[in-house]
Amino acid sequence: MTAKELPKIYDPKKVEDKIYKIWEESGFFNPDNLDLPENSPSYSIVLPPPNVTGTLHMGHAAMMVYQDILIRYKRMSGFRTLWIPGTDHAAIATQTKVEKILKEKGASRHSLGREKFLAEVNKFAQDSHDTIKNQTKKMGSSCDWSREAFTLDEIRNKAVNSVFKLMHEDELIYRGERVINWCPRCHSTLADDEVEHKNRETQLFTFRYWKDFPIPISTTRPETKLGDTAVAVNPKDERYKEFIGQEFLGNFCGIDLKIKIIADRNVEMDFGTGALGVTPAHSMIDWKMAKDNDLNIIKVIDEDGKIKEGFGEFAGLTAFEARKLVVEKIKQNSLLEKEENIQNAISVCYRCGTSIEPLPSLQWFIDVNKKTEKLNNKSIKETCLEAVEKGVFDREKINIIPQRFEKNYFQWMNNLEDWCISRQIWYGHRIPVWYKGEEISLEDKSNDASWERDSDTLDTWFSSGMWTFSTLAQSLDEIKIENGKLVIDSNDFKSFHPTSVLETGYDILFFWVARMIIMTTYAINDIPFQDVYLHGLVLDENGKKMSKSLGNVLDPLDMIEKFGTDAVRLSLFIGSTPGNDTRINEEKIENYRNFVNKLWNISRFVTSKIGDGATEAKIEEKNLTFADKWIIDKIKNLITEVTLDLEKYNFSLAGEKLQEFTKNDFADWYLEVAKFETNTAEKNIILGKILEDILKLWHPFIPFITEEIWSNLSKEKLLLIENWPALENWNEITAKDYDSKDNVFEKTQTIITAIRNLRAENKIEPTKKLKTIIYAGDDFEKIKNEEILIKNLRTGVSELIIEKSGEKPAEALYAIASGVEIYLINEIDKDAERKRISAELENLKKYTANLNQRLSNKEFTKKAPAQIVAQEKERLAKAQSDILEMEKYLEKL
RNA sequence: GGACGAUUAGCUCAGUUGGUUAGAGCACUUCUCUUACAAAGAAGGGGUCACUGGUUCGAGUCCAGUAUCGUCCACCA
Repeated sequence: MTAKELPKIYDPKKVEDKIYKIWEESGFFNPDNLDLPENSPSYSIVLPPPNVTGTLHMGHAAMMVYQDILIRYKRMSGFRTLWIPGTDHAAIATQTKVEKILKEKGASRHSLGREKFLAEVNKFAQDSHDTIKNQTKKMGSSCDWSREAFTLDEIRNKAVNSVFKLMHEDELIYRGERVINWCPRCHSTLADDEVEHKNRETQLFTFRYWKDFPIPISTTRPETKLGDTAVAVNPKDERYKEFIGQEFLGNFCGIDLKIKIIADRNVEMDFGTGALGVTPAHSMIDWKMAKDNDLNIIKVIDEDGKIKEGFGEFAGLTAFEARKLVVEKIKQNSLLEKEENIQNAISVCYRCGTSIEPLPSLQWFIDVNKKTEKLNNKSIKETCLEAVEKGVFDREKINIIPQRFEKNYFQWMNNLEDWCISRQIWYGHRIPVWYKGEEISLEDKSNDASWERDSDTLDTWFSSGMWTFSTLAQSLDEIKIENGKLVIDSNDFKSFHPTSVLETGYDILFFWVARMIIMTTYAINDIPFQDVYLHGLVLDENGKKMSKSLGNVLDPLDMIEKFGTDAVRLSLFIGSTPGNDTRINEEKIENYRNFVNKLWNISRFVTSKIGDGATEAKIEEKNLTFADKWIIDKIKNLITEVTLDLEKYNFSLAGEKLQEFTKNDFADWYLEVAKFETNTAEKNIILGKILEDILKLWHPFIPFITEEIWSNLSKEKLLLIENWPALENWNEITAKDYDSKDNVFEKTQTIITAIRNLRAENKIEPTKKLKTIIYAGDDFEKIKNEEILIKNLRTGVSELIIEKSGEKPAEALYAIASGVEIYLINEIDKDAERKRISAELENLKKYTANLNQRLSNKEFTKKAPAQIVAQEKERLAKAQSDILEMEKYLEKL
């Protein structure tokens, strides 16, 4: 196809779906179909599975871009490259969402029953999954759909059940009673990090349990005081020292209490009265104090957030109602000493925002401190710390990028407590434990009616923690337990585990990344991934988190519709650095759309110029012009830099360098030169080769347009599987010595000499750097008359000399490219000129003073690298001669 | 209370082991319909690199402290 047939404006809508279909049908997203030598290295990424709760947002889009860049780059570099897509059932999130929908229809999960409700959820999840899959494709993600996985499908379920069983056998999983975070709305436990803290104003009440009780206490939750069994004070507190160890009996609001005075370092003397009423059943730290001091544990509030039976008139009231009543009673009995408003951080459910209620409850836990043979007699915690610190199981340490997050990881892991893995919701992996009276079975008793299965499900992170290896099994029988160990018996597992890199947002470092390290090191005695690349969050233009309630959400699909996927991709990774948040707005995307279009037009121009078959000829080095050699040097440099940047995860830098080359070096300079220079066979080859190379280099970043242009070049192979550009391709051309030997350069020397002569005659001003000089030759008269026009030709020309001698205007460009200073002949406004020159002279003098000072410093000449010293000397000499010239010029003025 | 980050042009941000007189995009000013591209091109203005010290021949870059903003963790009875 020739350039004329191609539209001036690139239309992504006509191209993207078509191209994605071609890729998919080619089968090359699947590494099995890549034509590679036996021993090719593998490269693998698992897609952090998006929740099946709806649609993708910009954060997802960003994540897919980074991963697709890596995957496409590695695929082109000859790796056996696998990117596994999937979705996460996101237990609580999904169930909450469906319950909300049901509520609008006047139903609830309880009215439907477990089976029907799960059918509803599954239907919702399926719809959501389809949307997500479609959106992922729209982003251009080159993942292998034949290996798609779901955290709740049959295969993953088998992996989950197997690991649960193994952990139970190793006594790493236990069932126990502990105060857990209970969400009365979701009716489920929450892990510690699923609880959010929000500052709210609450009332703090100070009172005594009864009249002659010696110590007043302060609390924001008077209703829980019905279950108090102790009062804790700081052991250093002089006020209460005498009471420590004593026990008091009395009646509080109609309830008999036995209160022991205990000492605990965690009690702050300055807060309230410095004495804390200990309610072991409804507070985490109180629970710990109770364990330490062997206190009774009295449960006051039930799972519905209501006061339990046995608390007189309070029974059946909600916690809030009970609080009002208790306060009323305290006032009636004139026990209240103080009532004040304080800012208090309360715990709320990260899903629904309901205040969480700490409750003692029978739950399943993973013991993170118990040493186990499977981990070489280390605990889960120790192994996970080592994995990132120095490496485990003969693997190098896991690298977290940016590295500063390693510190966060250690801090979190060091403080890790036993992980509560059971959830009282229905949607999820049901706990594989059966009960019959006191008996417990880990064997499947589904067919035996005398056994009853645990009604709870597993924390969603239990299954997503196994994501890197559970996705590498493609059938149930590839998951086995052999000699008490989990084995994934598949070729995929052998080739692709551990995965090369985990790319995700820093916000789920603890939720997910840490959980993956926990589950993988235990289950298969290996690390899940070698590198972790953490990207920042995508924020709106004001630096706020995008959220539906704020109405500041940019929908990736809308943006794709408007500007094309490639533009959206560019806007997401250029200008953002690892671990740092990035802002995005429509204008930014529009800007990159313009760049994408530029690339389109570059290719139109090049293809029209080189025509067909031109690239077959051989390059004769002696025929190369200065510009040719210059651009070859640039592209070689570019290939090296971009490759290095990609290896170092410097996506943004790579993108910027590519943009710089494409726009400034290639389009604005070389193509402009090419317009003037004769069309040699060499020039056509170079134009063609450079176009090909930049298409390849750009492909991982903007796959659609590059593939489309590639197809217009009538290539046999898809760009998708082309070889990454290598320097060797350019080795036949050595461009290094172009500035001294080349005959074109000699010509420019002549020009310079001529200019120097003119300068000596004071016909030109000596300071202003000119952008070009045009030797018009026979066209002199014509061009002279059209000076304005020429100035604005896209040649970088703003000021110019027009001389009759010389041959081709293009020589001017050689001069510029070789860094020659060229000067302007002009009628000069002497006053203005004097002013300007004086100012410049002053600047230059400052500069030389600066240099002089540095050079006269003995320490500098002694200690600075010789190279730097020489460089500075050179600069000084040049500056000095410039000053002399300028002074002379000023005099003459 | 603990940890981490940010502070560079009007705005959004780069600046990789310390080394020219600190960069880009957008915005702004001026010019140009020009045979790849007006979704374009050319030229130009604009910065005490938050502040204070220190290390160094040399600091936007390294160290210490201060201020402001932000994020996370823990606690808040």
